[in-house]
Amino acid sequence: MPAPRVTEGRVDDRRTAGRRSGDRRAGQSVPPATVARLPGYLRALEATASQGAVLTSSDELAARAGVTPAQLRKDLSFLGSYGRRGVGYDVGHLREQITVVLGLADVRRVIVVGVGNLGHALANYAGIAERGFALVGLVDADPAVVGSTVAGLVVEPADDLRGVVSRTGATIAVLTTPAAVAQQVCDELVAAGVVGILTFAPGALRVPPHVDVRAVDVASELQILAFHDRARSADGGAS
Amino acid sequence: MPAPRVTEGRVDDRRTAGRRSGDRRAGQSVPPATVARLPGYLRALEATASQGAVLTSSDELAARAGVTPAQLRKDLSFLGSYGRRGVGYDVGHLREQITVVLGLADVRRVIVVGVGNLGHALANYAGIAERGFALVGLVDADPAVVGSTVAGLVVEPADDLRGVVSRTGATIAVLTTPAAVAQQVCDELVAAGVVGILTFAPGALRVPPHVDVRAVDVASELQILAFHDRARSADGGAS
DNA sequence: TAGATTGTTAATCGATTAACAATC
DNA sequence: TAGATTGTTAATCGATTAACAATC
Repeated sequence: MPAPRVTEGRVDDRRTAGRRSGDRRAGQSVPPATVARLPGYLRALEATASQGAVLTSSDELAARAGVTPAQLRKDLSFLGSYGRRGVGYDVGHLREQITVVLGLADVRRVIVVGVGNLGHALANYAGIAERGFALVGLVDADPAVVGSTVAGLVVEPADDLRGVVSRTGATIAVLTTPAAVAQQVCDELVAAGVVGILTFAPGALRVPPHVDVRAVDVASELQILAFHDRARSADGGAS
Repeated sequence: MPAPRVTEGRVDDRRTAGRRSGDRRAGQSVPPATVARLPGYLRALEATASQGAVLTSSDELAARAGVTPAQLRKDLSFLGSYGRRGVGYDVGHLREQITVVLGLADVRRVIVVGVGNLGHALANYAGIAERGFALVGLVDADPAVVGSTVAGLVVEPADDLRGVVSRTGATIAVLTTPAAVAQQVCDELVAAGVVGILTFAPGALRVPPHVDVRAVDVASELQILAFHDRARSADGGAS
């Protein structure tokens, strides 16, 4: 393993000092569009590493991640200078840096609220545990589901949502309840201290500014695909 | 029902003529960011309609959709002039317009490839049928799953993916296979004539320019939430 | 040294916001 | 008419792209 020129943890860039805590500058200065692409870069790095490569280039990594090399370099430049001109990037080192920036150095505790078909599938989704998240609780309102074991956890009643959050220390919640109750459940999650919510319920959620919401809406995605399908078929097979 | 001032189908705006087919201008001129918000507006309109309202305003609609009134009006302006100054928007009329623009006036045929936990949940997802999509096929590579009935359809073998696409006339596919085979399945879908793919498999898919891909990556979403969680906890409870 | 590849700069592009004239 | 609300304009902001100097 080649010694990286830059010692780990060394303060080598004015934007992203090596301090793990107390440093909010990275959080403030990495553009949202860049943050959203970092998980893809991390995945690409893992694929590269699994093939035994120690060095990689912006060309290779960008191809794997499905972006342009220019965009990849620009994105990485917000994190610091972790490559070497004329050489490329150290796979393991860059991987660690992105892991730290994304906040994956510590385990984040996740609960799933709503254990229907989708919640069940997500609770069993291997990607959650594989990527440094700990599934620590399952909650559902249906008495027929409460008490059953899913993904190694006993489903707890929605009544006790607050208790589950505080006992488990969950900071992130996956929301798969019906749309009709999503806002109410969301409010309870926020009151209980959750700061990140991944919702699969259609419709906008209102949250205070310190809470982050990511929404996945399957029906919306299909509708967006329909738009392009229409635009395409509208030319009557021309082209 | 109040007669809308603008007759349906009338060519009343230079950008979006009323022609249903042969008109590619809307597809070319509506910005992607706007297209991505249209499903949310449609949902907001449906909620408004279900409460019996016939008229609405950009203020009300924007609040429901979780955007600013200025953004809503700007977005709608790309579709045409469907409101009335001083009055607001006719709920039913606007709903129809957005439905047409999104290509939901015709039923789009959808297949699900990969009937594991997630594929199973999505096949049973009511939102698909409710929003003008027809689930017309299920495909899986696992012999233990092939032949079983899910959501009223018999799961067909992955060998016959092309046949399923051509027999059903599916133009949109939902992809929930393991990441390792996603690109290969994607290639087959494209070869069979699918033009829209909603993938839940992590990793970038390479497709020709005429094919549209929307990617939902649950692990990435959680990692993005972790970034903000970190940025928040990094200030040591300050603020 | 010569070749390679990063990190950064500047230009372009697209999206958002705010304000207001048009007009119902 | 007076009040209300749209549709549009212009300004701002953020993201992407391309090119290249820095430097390994």
